Amino acid sequence: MRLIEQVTGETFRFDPGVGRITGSASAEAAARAPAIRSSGFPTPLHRRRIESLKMGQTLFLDGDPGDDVFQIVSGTIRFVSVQLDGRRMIAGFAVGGEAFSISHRGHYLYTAEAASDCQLRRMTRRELAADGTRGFIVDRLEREAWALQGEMLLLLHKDSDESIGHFILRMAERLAPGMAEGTRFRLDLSRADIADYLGLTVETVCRGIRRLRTQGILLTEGPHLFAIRNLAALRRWAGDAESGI
Amino acid sequence: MRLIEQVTGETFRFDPGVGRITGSASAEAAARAPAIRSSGFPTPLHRRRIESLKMGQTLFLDGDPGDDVFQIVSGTIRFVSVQLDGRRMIAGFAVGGEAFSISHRGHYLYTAEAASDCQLRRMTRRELAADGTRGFIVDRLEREAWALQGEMLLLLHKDSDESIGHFILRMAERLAPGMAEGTRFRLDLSRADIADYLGLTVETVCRGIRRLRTQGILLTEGPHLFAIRNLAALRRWAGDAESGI
DNA sequence: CGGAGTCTTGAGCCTCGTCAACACGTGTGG
DNA sequence: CCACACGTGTTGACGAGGCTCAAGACTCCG
Repeated sequence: MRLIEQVTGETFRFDPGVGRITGSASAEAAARAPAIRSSGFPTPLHRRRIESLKMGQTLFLDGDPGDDVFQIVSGTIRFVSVQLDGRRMIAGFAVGGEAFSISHRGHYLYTAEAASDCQLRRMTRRELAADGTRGFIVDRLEREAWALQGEMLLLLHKDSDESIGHFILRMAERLAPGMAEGTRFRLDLSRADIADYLGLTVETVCRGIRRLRTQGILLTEGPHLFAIRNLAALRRWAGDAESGI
Repeated sequence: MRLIEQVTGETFRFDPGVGRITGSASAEAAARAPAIRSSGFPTPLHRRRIESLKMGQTLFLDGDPGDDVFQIVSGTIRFVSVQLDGRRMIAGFAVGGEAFSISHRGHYLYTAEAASDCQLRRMTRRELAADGTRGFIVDRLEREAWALQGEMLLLLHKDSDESIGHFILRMAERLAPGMAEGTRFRLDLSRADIADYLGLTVETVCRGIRRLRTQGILLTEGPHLFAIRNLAALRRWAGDAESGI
């Protein structure tokens, strides 16, 4: 099932000197347009219990009782944990179309915050089990822990360039299903969010992205708009197999 | 339930110059003794289907079909994955008394190898579900993915000293339940195994352990015998909260 | 247009990886 | 019994990668 309408196949000018996209204003406007085709949702739950969060707001806290399931209509959620010394760790993200719960035995394991303005559909476990059309959500929930674990394991063993390349690649796949060379996507995360996920500093993330640009692998327009210019090179850069799990 | 008999409460001489244990040969022999009180197992499955693995042997391979559950009688199992470029990543370990399956949707997610000579009890999911006395195993399996994920997240955000301290602390807790200051334990892992788990090199692991010794936090006798000399300092060193999950 | 926050870039330092040498324990063969 | 080889562990010297600190540019607001 393809939930997300993505802006693809455009042509845009490229300045080889800096590797920045210099597309028209209208193209950018299109890329910022709402990402969800609401007609794509198949069930009577459609339009029920949509919750909105402003950027930075908290959905639930680490340790809170609860095991509800959320599906993202638009925006990006981050899963956060804070160390004793105050360092912030991000365990993962969820983007449009994806579902999450990150709960175990009736408690949420991480704090969920809106990394950008968000719309969510909330379901109880009971509702989810009763709705036979939502098997794909059940699937995703069953593997969410292993998916997050597998990503963490990779990041722990990659250097900064590999981590950043891997991250861009994975987010492109998730934000633009059917992603191909030239696909444009908007990543609504701050450099700090990316850094706290990859276990790096914002400065290192910036430099890594710049290196991807100067290598001709990535195009950027502003901090949040990306286009992959050389997919094969990006995969090599990331030192990656095709996505697992 | 306490499955493991542990050698505790001994006194041994300590050479402050190097921080090495200089205990008697008999004490060491006791620490090497079999760790399992077989009378501790409560069910008729006792003594059934015990499998033995020599150090280095493989229990199952990453991607193999299967979802059997294993409980470790003695020894240590490591969960391994290999990168495209050949780097070895270790996702976790299981030690005496613990249970694991690391399977999802009928396939094992990592290769399981004996990090030391091992004895295992194998159960099918069906047997496990039918045996009401084994609820503690079901509990553990449900959280195994989250447990591994949580550890990976911590390690990703810790520097080498913190990672090594954290690792020693966690393994002490697991190998010596009720671990207290002075508890002695045997860690049957090579420095390479530790390094591939923490995302470090063997040299860095060696230096980290030495630093724990020279700080008066840890005692060592040979590469595999440890005793915690200052628990509070170790916790501070590791930058850790009490163990979660 | 101005201000706050975010992003980017540079300079310098420190941690950790690399390479190399040596120590130690164990098993094997003479 | 010793000599030797081999694998593992330990330590040192050195360099590269990533963090810190600092300054400036850009974005997004009002």
